[in-house]
Amino acid sequence: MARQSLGDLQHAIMTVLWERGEATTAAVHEALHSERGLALTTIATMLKKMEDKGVVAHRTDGRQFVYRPIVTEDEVRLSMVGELVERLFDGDAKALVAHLVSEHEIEATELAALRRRVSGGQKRGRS
Amino acid sequence: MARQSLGDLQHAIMTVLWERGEATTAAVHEALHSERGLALTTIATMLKKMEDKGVVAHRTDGRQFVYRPIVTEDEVRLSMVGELVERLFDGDAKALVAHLVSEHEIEATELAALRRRVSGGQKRGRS
DNA sequence: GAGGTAGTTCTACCGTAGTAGTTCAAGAGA
DNA sequence: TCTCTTGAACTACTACGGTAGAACTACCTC
Repeated sequence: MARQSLGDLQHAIMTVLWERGEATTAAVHEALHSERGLALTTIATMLKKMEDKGVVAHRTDGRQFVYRPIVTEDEVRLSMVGELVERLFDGDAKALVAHLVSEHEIEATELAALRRRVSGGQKRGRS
Repeated sequence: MARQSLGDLQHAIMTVLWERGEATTAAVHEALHSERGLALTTIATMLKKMEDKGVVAHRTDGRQFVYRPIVTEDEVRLSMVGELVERLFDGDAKALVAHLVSEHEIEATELAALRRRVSGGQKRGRS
């Protein structure tokens, strides 16, 4: 359960799977082709590595492999953000937010809006 | 100037250098020995790799190398947090904060306190 | 000057992400 | 049946973080 941390390509692949629920190797390749232009074998190899790692699984449909995500986007975020906070901010999430504000990655006024939105109820779904 | 991203050990080493301003290989080794128990050569090798990469520099003091940080903690944070936000939250820092709150890494009430603190003035020093 | 010692450099290895060519297998079609 | 096409598996390579032994170098001391 440990390593939910993903590299850049791995995350891009997961995003495709999260969006679609499941996808064949070819579909993932096609989805990423415009922005990355990688070979199909690269995607296939990566998917296999990711399956070994336990973040995706596949079923066969004829000769094609249909991959589906095993870990959720929230789990990955939780794990990766947690790692970052631990490493860079000594486990203090507030320090991360302070950083975001002081580096103008986020406006102080937006914090208030966010607080209002959050305390308003539901856990925001992905767009 | 690109790669300010650091691995775990690299960050631990930088932390020592940031705290002390500069330090010899042996001093860094000693500082990290209790929590990591790595060989001196490991630290030395890592420092050399980090110098090749441009994040530290050294001067000699007798036969010893005295290393000092080239990049600041803020630069590293900015770069690494930026990468994470880009990758996991599509560049939307607010989404990261929303994540922190919804995963209870931070309390909604703390956001308000943070907002007050930030708009109150200075950019918080490191502890 | 020879030997010990401290400190750096060299070399090498493992693991993982990323990348892709080559090979293999199985179904489709002639 | 034989060949072609297609998709997965195998293999291999680069890069980098992490790890450390071995080799080299320059002092220091007897």
